[in-house]
Parts: sequence; C-alpha cells; structure tokens
Amino acid sequence: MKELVSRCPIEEVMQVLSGRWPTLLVYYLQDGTKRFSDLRRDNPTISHKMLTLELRKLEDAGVVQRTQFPGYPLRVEYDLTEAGQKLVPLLDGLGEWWLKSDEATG
Amino acid sequence: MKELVSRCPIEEVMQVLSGRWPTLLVYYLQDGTKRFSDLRRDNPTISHKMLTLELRKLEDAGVVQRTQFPGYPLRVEYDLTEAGQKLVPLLDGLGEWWLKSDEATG
DNA sequence: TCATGGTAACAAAAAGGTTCGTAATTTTAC
DNA sequence: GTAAAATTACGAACCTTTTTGTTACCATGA
Repeated sequence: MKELVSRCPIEEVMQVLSGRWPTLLVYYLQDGTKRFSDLRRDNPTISHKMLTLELRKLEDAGVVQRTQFPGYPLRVEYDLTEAGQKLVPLLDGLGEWWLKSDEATG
Repeated sequence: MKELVSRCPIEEVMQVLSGRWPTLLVYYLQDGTKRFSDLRRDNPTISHKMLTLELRKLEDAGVVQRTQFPGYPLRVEYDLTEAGQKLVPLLDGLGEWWLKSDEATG
C-alpha cells in the first residue's frame, strides 16, 4: 500500500476504493449476503488471490463484514456493514455524475 | 488502460478517479486556475510524467480544461470544467463518509 | 543559459495471475 | 469396507504484466 501524501480524507477513501474491484464488490454485496464463490461467479475475471486481498481490504476499512462458520467444507459469508451500505448511494452519485458529464461532453 | 468488466457507470468513473492523483488534482484545482508548475508544487511527490499523464486522463474524461497560450516559455493553464466542479461535492461526500465510518469503527 | 511544459526510452517497483498445497467431512468408486 | 476424490476458502511461492519513476532531450525567447 502506498503512503499518503496529503492529510486529506479523500485520499484515504480512494486508497480503499481505487481499482477495478472494490466498487464492484460493494455493488454486488448490495443484494445481500454472499459467499466467496458467489462473488467469484459475479466477477468471473477476478482471481481468488485478488478476491481475498480486496475483501480483506474492505473488511479492514469497515465496509465489509466477514463471518466464518465452523465445520468443513469451510463456509464464509460476506455482507456490507452499516458503513458499507451508506457508501452505496455515494457511489451511485458518482455513477450518475459520470453519465451526465458524459452526455454533456459527448 | 484496463478493460471494463461490467457495464456499470461506476466502474467507468473509477477508471478515471482511481489512483492517488486524480482526486488530489481535482482538489487543488478547486482553488481556481493552476499552471503545470503550480500543480507540481501542490503535489511535490508526483513525477512530471505522472502529472502530464493524469492531467491528460482528466482532460479526456471532461473533468479538466487545458488552455495553452502562444509564446515561449510555454504557458499552459488548467481549470476544472463544469463537470469537474460538480464532482467536487461528491468527493467531499466520500471524505465525510470516511471520517464518520472511521470514528464508528475506531 | 534558464525557464516552461512536454515527449521518448529505459529502469524500477507494484499489482496481478497461476499453480500448488491445506483443512475435515462427505461423496463416489472399486 | 476401504481408498480416492470433491468440497470451500484461503495462503505461499513464483512469474508476468502494468504502472510509475528517472533521465535525457526538445522548443524558443529573454
């Protein structure tokens, strides 16, 4: 992880949300509880390494909740935390902004 | 630039805003017109190559306006476009979300 | 000869992918 | 009835690709 160059909270958020996967994962987790294999099906091109890495990052950031159940085969469930759910409309806002600015500039 | 894996506008925005620099540049351009060297002073650790690359990306995305004046030494000015200015409160929203979720999780 | 804003070529660093291995229980095969 | 294989989520090692940094260079007018 790169070091921060400002004391700006926006830079900190972007450290978590930057990249192809974090917002997609949040997006798919909107639908409710998902297991690791569900998320891989949702994102067929993500490698399991990236998926674990990104899920850990989101967990550390308090966006995603990980619940592991005892027994085998392993069963692990992922959900958005409350904070994660509050993030969704903000991301939607960005999406709308993009669509509008796109139709404005062509 | 990586290919998109979904048809989601959020993924498209993130392709533009991902990384350390785009939001910082937008942030500094809030203050008004800046020249290339101003932005380097604002972000002392960015290399000039990255600065040109990121500015081009933001220009292509319709966030930043580049104005080149005739004569030497070259004089080039950068401003936020209208769309760029509308982006600012959205980024602020993310920053506030981060601060709140951070104090909630510790 | 310095200043400004930029490009091109190469080097270093970071991100990402692939493969293999692991756990404990259930399923299937012989 | 015993052995082999599948299951699920993940870590470690290794290798490739992408991103970023470094250096050198260009233009020209004061």
